[in-house]
Amino acid sequence: MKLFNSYSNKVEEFKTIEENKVKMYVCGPTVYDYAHLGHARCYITWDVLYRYLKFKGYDVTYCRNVTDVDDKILKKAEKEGKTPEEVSQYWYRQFTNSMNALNNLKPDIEPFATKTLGEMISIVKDLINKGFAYEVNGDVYFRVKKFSNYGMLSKQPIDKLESGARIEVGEQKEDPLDFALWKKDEKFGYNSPWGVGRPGWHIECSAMSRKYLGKTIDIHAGGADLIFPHHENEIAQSECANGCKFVNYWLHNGFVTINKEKMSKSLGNFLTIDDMLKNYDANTLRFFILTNHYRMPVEFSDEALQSAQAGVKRLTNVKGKVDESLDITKTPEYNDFVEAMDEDLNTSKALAVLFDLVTKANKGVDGAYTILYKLATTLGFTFEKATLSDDEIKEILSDVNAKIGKSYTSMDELIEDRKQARAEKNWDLADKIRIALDEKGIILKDSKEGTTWEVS
RNA sequence: GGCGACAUGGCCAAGUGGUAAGGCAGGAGCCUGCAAAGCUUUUACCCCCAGUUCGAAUCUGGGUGUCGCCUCCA
Repeated sequence: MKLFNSYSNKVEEFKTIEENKVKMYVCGPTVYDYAHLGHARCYITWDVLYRYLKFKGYDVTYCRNVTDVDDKILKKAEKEGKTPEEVSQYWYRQFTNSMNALNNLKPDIEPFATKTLGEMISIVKDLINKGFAYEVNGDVYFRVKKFSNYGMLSKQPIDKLESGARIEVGEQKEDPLDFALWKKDEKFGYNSPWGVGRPGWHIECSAMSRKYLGKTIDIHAGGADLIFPHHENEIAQSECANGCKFVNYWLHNGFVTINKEKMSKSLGNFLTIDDMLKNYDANTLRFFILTNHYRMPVEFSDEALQSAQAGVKRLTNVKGKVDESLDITKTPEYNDFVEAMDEDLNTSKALAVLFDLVTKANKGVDGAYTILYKLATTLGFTFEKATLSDDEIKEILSDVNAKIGKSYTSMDELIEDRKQARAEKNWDLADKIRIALDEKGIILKDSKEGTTWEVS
């Protein structure tokens, strides 16, 4: 399989460090607010990679951190009169709910930054001992110029960076390019060899990645906006502290745009996942995202989502049963699917394979449904139909009864009565029943075998 | 200013040298009492200019346009 490595800017053959094992790290959220469509894209993309690697038979360890120490969390806590823990725990739960609602698999490891402080302090100590970092009045900074590979990931010439670098008020850097590993903070800080303070953002990922996956890992992924400075700084810290390569494959997803602008918190032009899920289901959001290649920008629009919704309907409306005895790996569709996904996750092409199977399954081709089901679920789609509780059905029936002057007590009774009406060519009643149900979100389908109903 | 990416039919989108996958929307037909679903069928020479080549959407150069990173950001 091939993956585009941002470090080399090339599509490369994917080779694992350990035979058949993949250690992958994805930069997780800072938990202080709603997750939006941009986060959805990122985490769906890497969820698909995780699922696909497992589908290929790899033993994958997927680690996605939770940043629970951050200026924004502290600000929110002060504003709301809560502790930082209360704020981060609340938003972590919201985030988890959103991920579950999107049908993203839970990572194998979800470390919290505040629970990994020991590892961070240990790395900072090493960096100071090796001369890559220095302490000034409780702050610790990384000496960027000591790391000759700085800028290799982001392709930023170091002299150009220097002209743009700024020093914030209160910073005491030797060089404008240097970045903070530890910041003095007597109010919300933690004990350290340099006094009470907080870790810098970048050191968190270096520490969690090393603690849970090791010094060198296979994959490190995240949004393209993290390339600089976050991932650049992670490389600097980890490689200088560990004396070995940090990451073999750097993978980055493109943005969700709205009105051709990047969707982001700071621009305020975001749609939250929760709000999106009120109008569209998880399959639709996933389909919307997977129709584009993961590195390309995706423009949000209601039109695009409605198009995706129609596509999902066709994809999941197929009738069939999964035949567990079928070995799908011997089928041409499986090969086409794998070929597409192996080519840097060409999900658009993979979806075309799925639609080919949809047509075949609808025509009753043997095994097509089974292959479709297995490949589609590998991309994280679900085929479960929405169901109604007995109470919901009763409510709908009472509305329908009121509208057409009947007294049905069950769907079976309704369908039986309508069958009778159709036999008598009482099309008026038959149509009234169907229209009344349609208004309640239930679709009746007539066929030679009889009439069935489902939630639209 | 530095670095990087993108430009394909009405919309979305694959495709990196041999005469354009797929989805949505639209048209026609079949099926149906009518529908829904489904099936069949139908619509492109790929931003512009120049070049390389027997041959380019696909390579090279130039242009135009759009976006991203260079500050927190998925």
